[in-house]
Amino acid sequence: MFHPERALIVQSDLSVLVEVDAPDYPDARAAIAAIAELEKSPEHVHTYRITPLSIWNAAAAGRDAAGAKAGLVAHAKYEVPPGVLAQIDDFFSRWGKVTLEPGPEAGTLVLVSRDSTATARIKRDAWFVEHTPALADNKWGLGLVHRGEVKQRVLKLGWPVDDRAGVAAGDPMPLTLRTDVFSLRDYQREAVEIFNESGGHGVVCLPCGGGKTVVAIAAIASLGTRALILVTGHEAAEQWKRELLAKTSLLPEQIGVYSGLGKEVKEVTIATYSILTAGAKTKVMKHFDLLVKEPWGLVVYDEVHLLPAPVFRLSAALQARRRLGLTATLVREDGREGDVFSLIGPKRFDVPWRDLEAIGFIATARCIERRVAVPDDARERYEVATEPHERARLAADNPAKDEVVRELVQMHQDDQILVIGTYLEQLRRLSEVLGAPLLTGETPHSRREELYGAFRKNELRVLVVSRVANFAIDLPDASVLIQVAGTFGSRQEEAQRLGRILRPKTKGAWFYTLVSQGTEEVEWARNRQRFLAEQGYGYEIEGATAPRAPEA
DNA sequence: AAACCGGGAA
DNA sequence: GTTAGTCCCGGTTT
Repeated sequence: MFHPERALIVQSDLSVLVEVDAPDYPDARAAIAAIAELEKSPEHVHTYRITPLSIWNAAAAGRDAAGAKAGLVAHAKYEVPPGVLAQIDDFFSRWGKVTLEPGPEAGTLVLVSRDSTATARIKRDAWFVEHTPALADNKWGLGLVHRGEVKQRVLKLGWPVDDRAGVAAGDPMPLTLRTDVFSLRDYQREAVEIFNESGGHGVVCLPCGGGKTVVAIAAIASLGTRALILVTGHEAAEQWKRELLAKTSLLPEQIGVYSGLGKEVKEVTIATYSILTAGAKTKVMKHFDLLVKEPWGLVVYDEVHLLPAPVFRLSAALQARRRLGLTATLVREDGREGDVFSLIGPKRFDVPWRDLEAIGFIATARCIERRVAVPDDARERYEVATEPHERARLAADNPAKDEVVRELVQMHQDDQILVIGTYLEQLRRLSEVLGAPLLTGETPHSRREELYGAFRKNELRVLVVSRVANFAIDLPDASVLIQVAGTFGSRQEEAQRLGRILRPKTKGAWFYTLVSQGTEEVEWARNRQRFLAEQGYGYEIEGATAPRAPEA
C-alpha cells in the first residue's frame, strides 16, 4: 500500500512525518494537529509527536481513539504501524480511569482508580504510601491541601486525573453583558459553553486578537459569581478593568485591582501573579492568604503559559474553585505543560490561528526568514568564540543585518514598522542607522506614551523596540515586523511578536526574521518557529542575496 | 498623591 | 544557554 498523494508517514516511535507539499496536506495537518504536538518544522517535512498529554488534551476536547486512528489511517502514505494504533488506544483508555471525588466528610477527598495497572503503580509510590491512607484496594483518602499535588503526581505516574471533586459555587454577583455595545463571536460563545460544561476547569487557547478577555468576561457573566483574575502586570490589570467596565454592567466600585500599586478587594478583583507569591520565602504570604479566603466562584489565569512556578505550588489552595486558563500559546520551554494540565486543567478549546485569519478576525500574515551572510571579520570573531553565550550574541548581532533592515524599511514605504530585537547594543545601532527612536525598558513611561502616540497617529513610521515589546500591551499595531534577534528558542516569544501585526487590517502583514547564515542562530530560529508552524504558518526562507519584492 | 529611585527576586 | 525585562517594596522627591 502506497498513497503518494497523502502527507503522513506514521512511525512506530510515535513520531509522524508530514510532507508539506503533499496534495492532502491541509486535511492531514488538521488531523494530526488535533492529536499530536509539532516537534520540528524544517522546510518540506514536519515532524509531529503523539504524546500521552497530546492525546489527553484531545480526549478532554471530546475526541476519541476511533476518530484519532481513522484520521491517521486516512492520510497515511503507508500502513500505520499496529503498535502506534495500540498506543493511541492505550493513551485514550487512561483518560477517566483515575478520578478525584468528594470524600465521605467535608474537607476530605478520595482518589479512585479503575485501572489495575494504575492501582498497582499508585500503591508502590512512596509519596502515596506516606500521604494517602488506603480506604479500599483502589481508593485513597486525602485532605484538600493535596488536591493539586495528587494530580501532578498521578500524571507523572502516567495517568491523567479526572477531577470530579467539585468546585465551590462562589458568592453570587449579578451582572449582564452589554450586548448593545458588542456581541460575542460564535467561537467565543462556543468556548464559554464548552468551558462551563467541562466542570469548570480548563484552558482556552486563542490567538492574540482572538478576544480571550471577552471569553472570560462572558464566562463570569454566565456563572454570575465573584471572580478573581490573575494577570502578569499592571498594564494588563488596567486593561481588564477597562474591558469589564465597557462590556458588562459592573460598576467601577465593584472592580478592584490588587497589586503592588493598590490593594483593593472587590467583587471582581484583578491581581498580579507576583503579589500572590510575594513573601513565599518568608512563608508569610499575607496577600495570598487574604485573597484565597474570598468566596470566588471563578479564578481566571490570564496568560496561563507564563504562570510562574511558585504559583503552581500555591494553586493547590485554589483547586476548589472554577479555573479558567487563557493563553495564545500553551507551550512552555520549561516543560511544565503537565503542571498546567494538572492544576488548571486540560485544553478545552482552541481555534487554529489560520482559521481566524480565514474569517477575517486577524490579519493575513506572511512569515519570511531572511538568511543574512556574516561578513568575514564578524565570522572570524564568531568562529573563535568558545563561550556559548558569546557565540549566541555574535551570531544574532551580525552587522550585515543593519543593511538588510534598511532595505526592508525602504521596501515597505507605506507600512508602519516595528524593529524588534534582544540585545540593546544592536538595537541602539539600528536606531541610529534608521534614524528611528528606540524604546527599551529604561525608557520612562511618559516617553513611551509619547512614542506610542506618535506611532499611532502615523507621525512616526518606524520604531525600534527591545524585549519591552514582548509584554507591552499599549504598543501600537504595525503591519510589518522585523525581528533582528530572538531569545534562544522561545516559541512563545515568536508567537507573541507575530501577534503584534495580526490585528485585522485591510492589507496583509509581514513578519521578517533575520537569521545569520551558517550560525547556530539558524537552529534557534527553527525551534522558535515550531509553534507558528503548528498553527499553519509556513516560513518562506530567503537567502542572503538581494531581497525579493513582496506582493502588493 | 503621584512620580521616581534603586535593590532584590525569579 | 542567561539577557533584559518585570514586579514589589521602601525610600525620597515633587
